[in-house]
Amino acid sequence: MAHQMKVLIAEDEHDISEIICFHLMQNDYETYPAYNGVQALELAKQQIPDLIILDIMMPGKSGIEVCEILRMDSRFRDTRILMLTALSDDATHIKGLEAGADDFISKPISPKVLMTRVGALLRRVEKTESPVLNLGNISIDPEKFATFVDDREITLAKKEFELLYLLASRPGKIFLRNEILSRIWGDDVIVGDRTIDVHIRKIRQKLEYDCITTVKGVGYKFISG
Amino acid sequence: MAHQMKVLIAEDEHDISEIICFHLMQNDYETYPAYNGVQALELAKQQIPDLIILDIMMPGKSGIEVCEILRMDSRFRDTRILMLTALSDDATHIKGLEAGADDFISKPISPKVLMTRVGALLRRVEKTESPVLNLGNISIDPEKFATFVDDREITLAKKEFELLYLLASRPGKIFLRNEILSRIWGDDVIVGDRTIDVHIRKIRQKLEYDCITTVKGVGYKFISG
DNA sequence: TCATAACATAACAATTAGATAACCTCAACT
DNA sequence: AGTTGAGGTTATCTAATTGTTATGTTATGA
Repeated sequence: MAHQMKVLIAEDEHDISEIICFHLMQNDYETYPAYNGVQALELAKQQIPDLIILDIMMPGKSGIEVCEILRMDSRFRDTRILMLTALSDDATHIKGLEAGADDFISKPISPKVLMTRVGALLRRVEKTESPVLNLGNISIDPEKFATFVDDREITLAKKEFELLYLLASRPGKIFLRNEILSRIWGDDVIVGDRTIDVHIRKIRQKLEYDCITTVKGVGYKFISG
Repeated sequence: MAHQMKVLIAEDEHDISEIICFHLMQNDYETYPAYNGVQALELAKQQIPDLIILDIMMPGKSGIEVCEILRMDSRFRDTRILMLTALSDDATHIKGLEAGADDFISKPISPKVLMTRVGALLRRVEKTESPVLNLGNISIDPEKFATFVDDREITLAKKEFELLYLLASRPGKIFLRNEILSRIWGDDVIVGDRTIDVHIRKIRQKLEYDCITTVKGVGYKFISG
């Protein structure tokens, strides 16, 4: 449940800032309030937040300026910027987006809207990405150690499962034989080449669905749909 | 020439779809139009686009439904979804965001706004530099070990692939026969000259597209449309 | 027209993966 | 401890694919 995501709020009106912080904290975000542009930049460099909520109208440096400065700095490459605007006209939006903002909210702010948009922006960054693979009619759940083909559950053995999961984690990518060996068997263990074939065969047999392609002399790859 | 990003447009009104496509194409995006939800899903699975522009109101499956289905499928982990709405009320936005959309645009659409938002969404995706060769209508992806001619996938054998990749890596450059031999077969292996010809022939045959020029008495070179 | 180089085809050789069964290891159960 | 069984590895044989060579044909240029 814990995101442990850092959100910097750059907003000069204390009331609004507090409301935003309150709702964010309720949803398990870490909040860092700043009350003008310069302070926001300092705090940002110190914390490297995942998201910055940036009011456009601030004394001193405007939100647009702050945004441009942040975007120049590669430390904030993965930091999302959500701008707060009084007006919701196109011109303002375009200026903001060109400065590097990712999204906008117009005042007055609805907490519900705020939280959904924050959620949408940070979904991409979410560290705890679900490892369940869902690829067309085949899905693989490493937590349950289960594989489904068209909702039919298939029980794979350990090595078989690891192998399938590896291939399916990057559909289309070709895995060389020694790549497979080192990732599943490790570099110190020595097993013959035929071992891989046999496991591949068993997977194909059990799945009864052709999703692994052989590239002779090179390796194997997973193909979907 | 820069992006090579795929954008799927799911919009039932042909006029609007065409306008969107037009502007996207002007900005060097590849466009794939679909005119209802089901078609959109099919096309998406086939192309794995970088961005999907999704009209909420569509006959058959609504944009929300399509969005939810897409978000279940890990092949679209990195695909952005931009929703088109007639209304811009909070309730619709929240529903959309919860379904997994990344952003919204309300109709009527301003081209300028559309393009800035598309740009903002895809800024994050900017393809990490990979050794994929992209030469007009032919593209070669060593990671997938696949070759595409006009989006048609061609399966080449190992040596054929290596040879094509070598030539295509420096379009226009003439590779001498012994240069080819030493780079693909190595200096210690001895193979006859005819071997190269045969491989060249097989490549030409499979690609069904003339991109390798013979320079009599010298060698071969790759030429791109 | 002749000489040379490259193309086409087929035949051959080498490589590589598929199939199957036997074997080994380890753990659970009697 | 002995038995059993599942998972995993290896050996061996076979089938298929890929790579190479041989040979004849065609194009090109002096």
